[in-house]
Amino acid sequence: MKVLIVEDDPLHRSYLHEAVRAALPECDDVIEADNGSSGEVQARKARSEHVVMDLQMSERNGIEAARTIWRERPDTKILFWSNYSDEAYVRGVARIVPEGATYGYVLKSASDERLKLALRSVFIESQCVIDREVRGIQQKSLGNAHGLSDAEYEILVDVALGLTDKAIAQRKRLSLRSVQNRLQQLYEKLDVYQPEGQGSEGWYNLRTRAVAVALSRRVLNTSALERAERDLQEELGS
Amino acid sequence: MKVLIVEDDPLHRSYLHEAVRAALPECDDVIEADNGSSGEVQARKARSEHVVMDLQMSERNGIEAARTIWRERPDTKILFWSNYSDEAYVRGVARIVPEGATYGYVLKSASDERLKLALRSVFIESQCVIDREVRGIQQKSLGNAHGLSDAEYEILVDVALGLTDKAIAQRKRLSLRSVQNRLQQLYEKLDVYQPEGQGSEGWYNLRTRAVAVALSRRVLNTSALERAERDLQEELGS
DNA sequence: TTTTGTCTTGCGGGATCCCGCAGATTTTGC
DNA sequence: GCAAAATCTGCGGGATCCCGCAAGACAAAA
Repeated sequence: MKVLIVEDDPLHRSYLHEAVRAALPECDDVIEADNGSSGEVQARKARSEHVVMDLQMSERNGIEAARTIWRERPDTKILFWSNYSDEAYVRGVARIVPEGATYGYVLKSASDERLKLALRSVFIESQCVIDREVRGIQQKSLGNAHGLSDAEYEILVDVALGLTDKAIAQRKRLSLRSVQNRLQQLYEKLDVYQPEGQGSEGWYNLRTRAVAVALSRRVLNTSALERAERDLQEELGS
Repeated sequence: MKVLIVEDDPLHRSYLHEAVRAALPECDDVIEADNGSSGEVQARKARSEHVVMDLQMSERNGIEAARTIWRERPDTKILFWSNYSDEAYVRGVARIVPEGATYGYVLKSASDERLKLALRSVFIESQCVIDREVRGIQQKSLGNAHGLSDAEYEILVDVALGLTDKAIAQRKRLSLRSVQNRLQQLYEKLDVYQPEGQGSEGWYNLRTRAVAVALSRRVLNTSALERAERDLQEELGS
């Protein structure tokens, strides 16, 4: 059994290496990669079916790497090991998991024990393991109340990229008014309407404020934006 | 001689501990804190004049912690040890360094040797040590061409917070038109005007696009925004 | 003093954004 | 199969944004 570790921080990488050795005695080969792209290459070359992957790496992040790995071998088992539980990451992962694939999502703040348990559960038992906290984010984001629907999220991303209503309409094949409708829903859910009545009327530019709020709530993060930006440029180029 | 380490990642913290021990034999006491606020408390209690500080910690980040530490004892020597060289961080640090204080800024990607050298230079020799790469950012940001002036940067932050032109004018005690002038400079420097002539006219909402570009160029980052947001709310509350 | 340059402010107008209203279309639930 | 709910769309208008033009303020250079 082979395990591939994709993690750009040397300290974390060697810690992971140690954890894998300890938790999986049946593992006879541990390979390391220090960024997303070399991770993809290693996975292809070594035909590894077991990957531990950091999100947030410079160059090519974990989500993109995981996507191409899964595209080539949908039965690969991937354990994501991340510092953060940003809604943007959770959404990003959920978006790329293939039908029936097994994966895990563990925070770096978890104990040794939890990490080792997750390694065994995912790689040996083929069981999905999602950290409690991450689970919470998932629930909330999909759950009714203040959670954004996929449609709203997509609009949010386009707005955050700096597109006009007209451009978004064209891109999403909607009428101008529909885009503006969705924007209004977005404003409501992100709660960007000021308290009203106080002297603070007209203080916020709703469009930009929505982006600011989304960022501070971690609904969006920089890496999600960068991914979207690349998609956009690609689309414009063609 | 006492050294205080402020770093939220346990692995990095123990690595730092080791490095301090090795580089500074004259140091007889190493204290640790795992986030900004407890770092401030520890610094106050232990009267430590030597601090190694991570930027980007949850709760209270390194810049805020350093600011209060320096406010209480401006002669404290602080070595910043960070993963990133975002312009936002560099600006943030530059903004809070007291007159004549000695400090350093080393990237986590630097070698053992470089870290130890920096520790000795800053703590023993009272010499400022700025990582080559960070230096580059400093030059560029202050330097003529595409670098933003302080005035432009402030406007950028206000826009990114989602404020209206009118609100910014009031906050900065400027006329509406002046704010818009600065915005135009900003748009030019951030290069948000589309290529023109192609079918891509009017694709970008300049205001939001400027924020997107600033984020992707790391002129802004989430932690800088959060700090600004807190300042804003405070100001609104009063 | 004059000149030059940078910064500020006012005016005006075209484009865009925000959104209420109302009819058309689709989806959902029973 | 039909009614209720949700979504999409066009129209219109007020507010804001983006910006060219030009006059005054102030500082540094000539």
